[in-house]
Amino acid sequence: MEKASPHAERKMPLRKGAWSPEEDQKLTDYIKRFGIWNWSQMPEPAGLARSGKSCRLRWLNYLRPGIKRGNFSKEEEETILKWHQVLGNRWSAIASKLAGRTDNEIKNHWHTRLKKCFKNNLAPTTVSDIDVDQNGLSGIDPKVSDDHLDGSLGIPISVPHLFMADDLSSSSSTDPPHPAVEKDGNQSTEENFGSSNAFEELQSLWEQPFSLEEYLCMVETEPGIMAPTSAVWLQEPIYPSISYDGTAMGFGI
DNA sequence: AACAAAATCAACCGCTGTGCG
DNA sequence: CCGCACAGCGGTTGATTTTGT
Repeated sequence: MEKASPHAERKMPLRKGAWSPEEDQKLTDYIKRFGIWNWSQMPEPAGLARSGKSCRLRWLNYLRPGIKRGNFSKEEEETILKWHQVLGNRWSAIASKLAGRTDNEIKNHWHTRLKKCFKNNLAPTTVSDIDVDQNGLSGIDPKVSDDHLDGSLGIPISVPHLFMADDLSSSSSTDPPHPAVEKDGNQSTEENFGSSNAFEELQSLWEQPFSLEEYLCMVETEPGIMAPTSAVWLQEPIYPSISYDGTAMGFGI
């Protein structure tokens, strides 16, 4: 429940629905000029009759530099599938593995794919021709697999690939750099874990390809190993912190 | 060509986590 | 410690577009 703030009191009723090009321009211009300082207070000086939430969503999902539009590539779909096996419906975490893709976009893509799967009673491989092992997920903890899944989506995960640093920049070289990468090119794979020891331990365990089932079993029986779904593991910047002059966003102004 | 159904996607809603006074 | 304000996330909705009949 969004709490009412003093700043939320407006003379104009808040606009809802689709954004007009003019609104997009206003928001973009404002952020370019002043940066992001407070979503709930920005709309008014920006000349927008929108809630801060709406502005934030619009910026993060569509106006932010580096957003990639259009169809998902096979590689992107593979990445989503793999990470979804590990992270479940943590769309923002999955999005952080795909340069230029937003959590909303990935979420939508996933759900539309699932609809097809349910309808046809097929694995999602019919949508994109990913080679999927049909044996993988039976008996998996529904908390970790997706509760929407029918269990047909068994993917043998070659985990070392999952944690390759280039997962952050797996898109084609012509794509604009992902903000997170652009801001912190040194962001290492290890930063995905609470400690480098944990990372090394996992990496050594994951040198061999294995199934998600095996992974889940391992996490359950090895208390020393941090499950990737833990809060600390997920602590990585998805979006850059944006300076007041917008330079961190690559505006170059 | 017209209509219906299905698919897609942008946006909203409500909740949780976090920081700060 | 508590309450408030805000950011962020995931689920859901609804409008639009595409596809099928």
